[in-house]
Amino acid sequence: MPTIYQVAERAGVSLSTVSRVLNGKASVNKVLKERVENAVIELNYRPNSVARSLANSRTDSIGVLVPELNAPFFGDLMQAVESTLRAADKHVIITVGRNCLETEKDAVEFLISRNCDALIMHAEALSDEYLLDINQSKLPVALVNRQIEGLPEACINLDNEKGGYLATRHLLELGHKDIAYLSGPLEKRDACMRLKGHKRALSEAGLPINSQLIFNGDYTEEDGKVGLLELMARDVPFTALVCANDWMASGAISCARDLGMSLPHDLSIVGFDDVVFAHHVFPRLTTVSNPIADMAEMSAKYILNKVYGQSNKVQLCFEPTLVVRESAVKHEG
Amino acid sequence: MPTIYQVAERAGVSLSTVSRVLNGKASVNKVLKERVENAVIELNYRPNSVARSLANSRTDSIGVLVPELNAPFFGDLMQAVESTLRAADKHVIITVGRNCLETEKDAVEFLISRNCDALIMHAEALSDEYLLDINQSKLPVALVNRQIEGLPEACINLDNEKGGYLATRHLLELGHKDIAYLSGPLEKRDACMRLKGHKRALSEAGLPINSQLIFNGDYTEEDGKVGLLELMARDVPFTALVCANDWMASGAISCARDLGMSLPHDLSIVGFDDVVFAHHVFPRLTTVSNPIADMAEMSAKYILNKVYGQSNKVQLCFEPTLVVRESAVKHEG
DNA sequence: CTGTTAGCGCATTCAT
DNA sequence: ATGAATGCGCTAACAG
Repeated sequence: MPTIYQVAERAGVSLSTVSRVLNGKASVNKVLKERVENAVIELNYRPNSVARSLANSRTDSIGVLVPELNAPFFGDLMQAVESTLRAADKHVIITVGRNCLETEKDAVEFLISRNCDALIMHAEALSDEYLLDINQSKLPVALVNRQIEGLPEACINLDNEKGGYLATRHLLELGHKDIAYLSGPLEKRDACMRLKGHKRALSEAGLPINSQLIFNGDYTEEDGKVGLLELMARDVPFTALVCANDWMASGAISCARDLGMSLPHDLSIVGFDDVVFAHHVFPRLTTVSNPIADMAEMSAKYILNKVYGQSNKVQLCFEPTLVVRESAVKHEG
Repeated sequence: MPTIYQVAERAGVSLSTVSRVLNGKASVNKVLKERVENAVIELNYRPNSVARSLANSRTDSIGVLVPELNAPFFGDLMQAVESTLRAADKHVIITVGRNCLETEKDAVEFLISRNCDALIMHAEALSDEYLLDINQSKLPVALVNRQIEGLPEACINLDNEKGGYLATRHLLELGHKDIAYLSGPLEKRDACMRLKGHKRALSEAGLPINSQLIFNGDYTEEDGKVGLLELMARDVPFTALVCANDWMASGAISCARDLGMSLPHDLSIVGFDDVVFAHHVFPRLTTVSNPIADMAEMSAKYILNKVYGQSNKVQLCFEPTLVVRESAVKHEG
């Protein structure tokens, strides 16, 4: 591995000159510049990124925290972040939070100890306070799917309320009047807003909100099953079901089928997020798109602005749209 | 950010002593050791990993190359690698190859420029030669799902032949005699071996191998559809279909349904890999499990041995097993 | 525009 | 067992 010294020697200049042409900041005599460039090629010189980091206290690496690596939703997120950042020659250190406070904290400490220049997080368990602390400790933070008071410019969010509204309105337009709802955990803002949108759609249609038709689950496939069972046990009839995410919708669908129902005719179902497998389930899932890839890309651009002096336009709030497939049909009756 | 100097000063010792207690290699006087430890706590000292890397030319980071980030299969791989490595306090830099030679090369160069201590790759397009070069250039490499002559100890593989065999034998046991096969690209070893296993099962059962019943696809969902259509156009009847992976199976399933077939009765289908969505498709997919997470974990352990002096047991070849669900049923006739 | 010099924070000789 | 000195490879003042 040749060092910058060898390049300098071969080019007959000082190492500062080499550094200058390498970084292209200061201007350098054309002739010398060419000599340096040749030397670089001849020696196949590669700057040592570690030494560079030590000298300018920037690692060109961004820490990423996601709840899981093997979920389509977060896969889309990582994909977008990675490609955006790598295009800017930054790299991504990915850690997993497992939806657990301790693990998330651990992961963040880990990223900090790696001297990341910034953090992009989909944090589930960490407190607002903790996240604020990090940010104020000079380590810029971008938050996806999270809203924090003290950090307005760094929070990239979906308009979840609108998404919930769209899902339910679609069913209303199909003629359904008795619409059940499988909610996510209400301590999470997104789950809360989605439910709120659902209720607004109901209200606008002049329909009452029956708490017997709402089940509070945990965004899991399992809770999709449990929730559907529970709702049916309550004996309040419904012809359609909105699920707060596609996992719950998938659980509800297989549960319904196990119960001998014929989908979509016996029950119309709408999901939320439009994850990859949404079109693998049968009937193909009508759902609300979540532009997570766009949001993730935006979080990366925000960091590129904030830390590396780029000036991309940033957009903080994203709009969901309805994706109509086959799991929700007209109410016959 | 306190440095090792401040710790030394506060503890009233030299920085070498601090370094010693931090790294625990050399022995240190008990009293001094305690003073140092206190100073570390009081100052909340965190060693600077960049400086450490520069001094001992190890970054404690492992580069990972996968074709995509948003696919369940590679999600499982990354998940296993990340957790194994992080438990050893190493970190993972993930890059994407997109199944494209140029991108893969680019990604690897990137990882090299980041001074990774080792590379774990699921490389699709890179040549054996190139991979060997890297390994011999002192940068240890572990290869998942790939077999290279010159690198026998670093290749973690599935017994794909056995997997193909299991899939077809299952159908034979269900009474099928006319079994079609949707293959992956035969220039890839795994696709080749899976097909080989299929043929062996056929031969063992005394059945002929009819090339009209084999379609060469590209592992994509789209090719699952195209393949099924093509096979049916050939007008050689078959009652069962083995697909070289779950994506093709999924494509074939929706295609079959679009054709008005009733599954699984009109056609039994077996997949391969058992990716997450395998139980989301309908009928739930009978498939061959691919213990990719175990393999990935093993690749990480291999690296931990090779680079960081651990001594985990390593296993190079993994066995697939049949996962029976509902997409393949008894042949009636 | 160019070269000299001094760190960046730590590990590691080498003496003691 | 401990401390002083040196270097890892590079960037960034600082002079000239």
